[in-house]
Amino acid sequence: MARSRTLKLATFNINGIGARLPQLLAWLEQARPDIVALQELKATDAAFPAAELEQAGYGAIWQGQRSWNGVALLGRGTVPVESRRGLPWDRSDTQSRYLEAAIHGIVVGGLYLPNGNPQPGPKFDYKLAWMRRLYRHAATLVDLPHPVALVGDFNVVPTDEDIYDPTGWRKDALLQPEVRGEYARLLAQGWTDALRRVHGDARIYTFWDYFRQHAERDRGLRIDHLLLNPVLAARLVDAGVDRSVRLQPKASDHAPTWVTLRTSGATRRRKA
DNA sequence: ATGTCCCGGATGCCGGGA
Repeated sequence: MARSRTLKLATFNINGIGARLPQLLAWLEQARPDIVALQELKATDAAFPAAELEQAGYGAIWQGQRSWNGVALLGRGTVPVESRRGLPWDRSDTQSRYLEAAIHGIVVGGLYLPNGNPQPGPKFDYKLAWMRRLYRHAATLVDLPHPVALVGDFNVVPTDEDIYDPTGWRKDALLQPEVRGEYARLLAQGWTDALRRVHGDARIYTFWDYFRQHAERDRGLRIDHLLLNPVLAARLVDAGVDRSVRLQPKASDHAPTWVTLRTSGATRRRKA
């Protein structure tokens, strides 16, 4: 029996799963990802469309919240095996922003990092505190002998090469040096930023705001990231952004962002 | 400051968040 050579792992900030379920289902059918992390569900647990996703062939776990935030993990033909709900070290944090599970043999941490605007202010402080908690938790994952991915909307523009024009965004929380420093510190644990690894210095964006036809003009930001631990990075084949999804009617302001990974145990492809 | 879109309250728009 033929087996697929690769797994596709995607992250997608859906910006309201209630308003965009048809678009989500259409993308799942077309792109056929094996693993999906969703952010900004903007739906309560009860409103999560588990039945529709199951009908589409996906098992799911989710952590909803009224109006804001909310994350989910999907597995094609399987139900994710949950390993963590929320980051450790702050029981007072009730925002639904982190969900972790084993899916198709990969430990996937799906995250929706706080936006942090306006800065300075309490929201920015919360963002930095959240990043430091993520750093501590990621340190327990990076060197595991298992494949691990941290994926989601990081709300971090890592460098000025990751935005169409940084000048108008200089005071934005997504570009602040402290935030970039925390992201760099995280990568330095040993994580591979998959989009950058595959595309080098090429301009590549994952988010285009709703203003001034920025999507059509490709004036975007790269803020959705897929970080792979060394075990998983060794299996990286390709990475990309499904930008056409962003150009459709009633689109989310983010596009699905994905990697393909050699199946565990698969032999390295050789040139004919 | 602006631009646009989603969500929820108790709307026939507004505030909050992004």
